[in-house]
Amino acid sequence: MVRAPCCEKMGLKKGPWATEEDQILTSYIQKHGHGNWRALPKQAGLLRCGKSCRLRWINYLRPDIKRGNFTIEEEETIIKLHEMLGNRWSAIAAKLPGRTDNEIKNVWHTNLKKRLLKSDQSKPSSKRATKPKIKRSDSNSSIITQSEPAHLRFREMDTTSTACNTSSSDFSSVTVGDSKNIIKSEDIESMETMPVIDESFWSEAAIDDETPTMSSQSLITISNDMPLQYPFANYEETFQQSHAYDSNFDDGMDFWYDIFTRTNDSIELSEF
DNA sequence: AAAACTGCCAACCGCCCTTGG
DNA sequence: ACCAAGGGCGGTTGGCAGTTT
Repeated sequence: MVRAPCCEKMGLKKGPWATEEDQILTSYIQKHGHGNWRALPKQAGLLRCGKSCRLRWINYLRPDIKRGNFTIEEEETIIKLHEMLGNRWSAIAAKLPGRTDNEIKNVWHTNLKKRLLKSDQSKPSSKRATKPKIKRSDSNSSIITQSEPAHLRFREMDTTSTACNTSSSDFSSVTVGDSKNIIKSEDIESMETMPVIDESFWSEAAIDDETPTMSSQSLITISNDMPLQYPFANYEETFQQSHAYDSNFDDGMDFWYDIFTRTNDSIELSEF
């Protein structure tokens, strides 16, 4: 099916929004809600396509939009989440209240990416994957392993930062220890939701020149009542952390890696 | 002072996914 | 099961503002 371009209809305005248009859109949505975006501009009396209205509302007019520069904590969260999620801007935005995917994407491309590149160049020995990957093996494997030294990237982070805003109430947590190569499954509702990575992954990952190999395998347990903590203070001291993933990883679980947390001697990964 | 360059960001585009008939 | 419509997402771009030459 080939969809006609959204603004194909003649007479629809494009480009920057005027103040009056903003006012019309805002007051209409406040009164009636957005309902059907395609129908909205007509009902509101705007010469815009619904898609444009939706974007304008979501990225700019929404009352809960946070204005102003990103804080250090927000930037660190973006960097960390991007390392885990890749270019899933909406998923990253979901963890930063008041920030939009578009804004985060812009900040990444114009600021954070360069910063990371700089930081990497200053560490000639560090090799970082250009695109984070997570691979899941066949469902029979029970070993979950982690590699890729995230600490390489966060060595310079301010580890005194306070907690992030993310609510942990509906997360389940994954604890990553570092010894026995066993999954404790008693707390896992369904093992089908667990990402499982087998040994072959590491050899595959090693094919990618830029993907560091694994130095140790990890014990992963899951529980539902662990607190979400942030940031990830000094965890590189004890744990060679990695996460390589690809889009297939989302299947059936929509991603359980959220934020890494260090608690005493373990690392937690939290689901969202 | 002005032209050239660079960076930033709002907005657009096109594809994919979901939903409902 | 199929199709169409709507919504959502990520990539890209155009234009403006700031900086450099």
